[in-house]
Amino acid sequence: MATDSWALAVDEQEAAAESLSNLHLKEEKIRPDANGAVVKTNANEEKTDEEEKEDRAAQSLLNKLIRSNLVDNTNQVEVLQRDPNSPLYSVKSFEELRLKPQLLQGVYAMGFNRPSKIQENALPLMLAEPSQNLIAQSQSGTGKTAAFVLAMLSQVEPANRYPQCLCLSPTYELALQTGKVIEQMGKFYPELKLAYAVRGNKLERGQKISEQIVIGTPGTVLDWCSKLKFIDPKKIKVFVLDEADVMIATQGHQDQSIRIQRMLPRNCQMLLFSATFEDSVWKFAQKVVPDPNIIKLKREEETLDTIKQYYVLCSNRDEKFQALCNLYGAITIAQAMIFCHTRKTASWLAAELSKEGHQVALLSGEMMVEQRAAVIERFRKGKEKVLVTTNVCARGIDVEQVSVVINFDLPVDKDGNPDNETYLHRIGRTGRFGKRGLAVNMVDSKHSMSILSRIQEHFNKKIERLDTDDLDEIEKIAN
DNA sequence: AAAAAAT
Repeated sequence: MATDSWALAVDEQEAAAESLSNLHLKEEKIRPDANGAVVKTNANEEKTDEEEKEDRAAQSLLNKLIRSNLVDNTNQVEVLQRDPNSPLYSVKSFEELRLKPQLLQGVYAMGFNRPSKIQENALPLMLAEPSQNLIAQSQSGTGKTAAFVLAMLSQVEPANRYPQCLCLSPTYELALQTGKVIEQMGKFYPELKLAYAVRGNKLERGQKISEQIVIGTPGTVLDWCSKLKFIDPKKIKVFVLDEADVMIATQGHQDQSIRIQRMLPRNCQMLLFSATFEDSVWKFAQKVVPDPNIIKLKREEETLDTIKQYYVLCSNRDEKFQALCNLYGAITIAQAMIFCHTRKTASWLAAELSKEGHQVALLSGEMMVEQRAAVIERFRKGKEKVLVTTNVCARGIDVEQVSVVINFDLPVDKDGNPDNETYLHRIGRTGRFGKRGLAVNMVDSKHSMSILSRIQEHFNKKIERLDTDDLDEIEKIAN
């Protein structure tokens, strides 16, 4: 599909998407050989250096976005079927799914050879006829995004020029990231288009959306479905909630998500995906999703094993800042994310670090969407090594080179209690794909020390003290 | 407290 036919939020994405789509301007034939390995052949073998360079650039951007081809047989999968009498069904290859050829082509073009563990189990359930609902929990980096994107693409009828699949993301940045995966995997459908229902993407009044798939954030999607009537919700066949626990938690986007859900037809397929589901949210999920199939992939301990966790003891915010400055040299060996509790602290911290001569980027919800898109793009490309941010980037954002996460403020909920889910999501920005990661928690009071202890108890994992005056130790950790 | 909104 042509890049310019997509409804994109801002020019920044257009440029990025264009560099991705250049990858496949040439006709490509993809087929598995006798051993199941994928063989790619270009119809036109001749490529200029310039094209090769573009290919490599696009591929590396892609690799940063998508790494779900992880096959890890140590994972324990728990499957609970809606109909316990139907046979338990899982696939070991994408061929077994009988996907449309254009879709299979898209899957292989992304470099996926075999389904990941979650995909093996979730795909047959999601593709079964008549359609069934699914609640799936599995760790970041295990292929959730590709799984539900595949489910949407296999149900869509490109000939019908109206939205049929709807996907909700909790933040603007995540919607863009997931959108790129949809574009990539669906690129061999010539007629297929994707619309971004995100802040700042304004359309003319009174028109209807012709794009077959819509990805967006809850506020805009709700407007498009109800007040503005850009989308006819009654025609939606597949409804996906990414990071589903925040989307339906009282403290998250519950109101809007549920209002959208109520507009959908009774037989609409509902797919809920997240890495974490806190108990009460899990119960609520099963209440709002009729007759759900359930898949859980246990991997929590493993993730925490690949991430070294430390804390730095300080007595106030300025000491935290000093400690952070001591760490700066070590954390910039690769890329780092620094999380603050409020937008105000984040912008203060970014400014202070800049004054000290450290280059940092700032990303928070108070910035304009164009600016946010530009910053996340620079961070993805590695042009920015350190990102100071809020919980807006706690979930889903996938940048491969991030090896350090710093909690300048520990994650707490509105009552000031430890927010274990957010903690796991934040430190999960590093140590992805089985890589080693480092998490440093800044403690500045008795109160925050007690929050850290409770987080430590919850995960039953020792968080060791780190002395930032001891540079040898810092060097040791960073390497 | 953050995020999400064409209010």
